[in-house]
Amino acid sequence: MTDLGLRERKKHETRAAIARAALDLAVAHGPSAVTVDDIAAAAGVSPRTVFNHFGTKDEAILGISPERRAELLDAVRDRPAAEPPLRAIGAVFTEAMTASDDAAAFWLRRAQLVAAHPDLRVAQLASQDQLQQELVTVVAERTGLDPDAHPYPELVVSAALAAVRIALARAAHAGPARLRRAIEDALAVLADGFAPPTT
Amino acid sequence: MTDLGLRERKKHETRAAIARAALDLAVAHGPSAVTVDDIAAAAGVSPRTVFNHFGTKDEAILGISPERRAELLDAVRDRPAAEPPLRAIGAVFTEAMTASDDAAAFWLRRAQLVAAHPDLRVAQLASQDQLQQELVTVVAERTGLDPDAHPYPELVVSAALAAVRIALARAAHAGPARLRRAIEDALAVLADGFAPPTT
DNA sequence: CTGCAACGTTGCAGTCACTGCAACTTCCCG
DNA sequence: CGGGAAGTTGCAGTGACTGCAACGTTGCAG
Repeated sequence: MTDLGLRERKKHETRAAIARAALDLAVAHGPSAVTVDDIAAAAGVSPRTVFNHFGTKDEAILGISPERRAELLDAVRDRPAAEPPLRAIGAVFTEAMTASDDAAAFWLRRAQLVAAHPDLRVAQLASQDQLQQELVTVVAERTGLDPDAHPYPELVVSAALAAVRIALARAAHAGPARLRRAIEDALAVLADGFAPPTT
Repeated sequence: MTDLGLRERKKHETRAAIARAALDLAVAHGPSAVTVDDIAAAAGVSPRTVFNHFGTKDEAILGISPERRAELLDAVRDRPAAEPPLRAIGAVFTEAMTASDDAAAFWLRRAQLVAAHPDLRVAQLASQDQLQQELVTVVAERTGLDPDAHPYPELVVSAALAAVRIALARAAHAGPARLRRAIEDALAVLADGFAPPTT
């Protein structure tokens, strides 16, 4: 895409190599059994370099790349202005996670890893929170609301991402085929004002 | 209350002393400037003992005591069975946080600390998550829904606690007088199905 | 009252995540 | 081609957290 020189490209490659090594090793041996030195060695890089790209070992395992995050943000920005925020965010994530088998696998693999290793739950929330704070500014733009003065932007983003996370956790058990349906079901609960479902 | 012997009482006192020291020191010097040894010394206890009561330094600073958590859980359980979960949780937290000046101060002090030190944001989410998982089982009981099969329980708890957290953050700026109103406003957004507010 | 078992506290040694700093190398740009 | 910017690396250090083996108290049963 936008190739900004050899330097940038190598940096991205390094980051990607670390992230891939971290996730693979965590899946293989469990996150707590993997050291930063292991990750660095598997990525062919110095341990110090891992922390030049990630603030935390867990972030190296679960973190979402800035590119992927920027794509999601732009996609939300590009939704029709008349569309309410919940619907806009829901559409973007439903689309992004079911666009291809690779995309679905990317998200489901992380969800399965977190489900298998509850120690990662906090790291998952941290990762979600990072995306959340960025999305809040987008929703603030779209709605013209000041996030410090009105709870709406942070609240709608927080709930929408929680819905996606919970749907992913369910699909991690039930299989990829259920992913789209799981996300839509969860978002429907939000749109209904949390009316208790009548089974 | 339920005095289960001298041993239990001393254990609770130890835990309380550590928590108080941790919070006080964090407020005074900033969380990152406080070591576990500092906390232990201020609490008159061995550093090792801190980790017998708390899994993490941040948990010692922000953690909610099991008693307080149990009270909240029981309060939700005791709400009328016909009341929908969102309303039940909302009522309990609104009540608990505005019941007394002490209660409001307890929650607002933590919110202010987190606002002043973003490093604590993740720890706050971790603390919330712990309460969340316990509340999910309560909502599961109330609704008769299996949390693994249906997203509703986890979703409604997640959204409700997010509303409370966001309202606390706003009240941390605006002052304790706004607390009740802030919580009610945030919960109203949820009940309205995230209809975009028309200013 | 007395021993015995359960439990909380402590010290110790060790591992490992994470940081600041100072080279060193490589790429970019004038 | 020269100089500055940026990424990588090694090193030394701090501090969170853990397992383990005493140790002293408390609770309980005989």
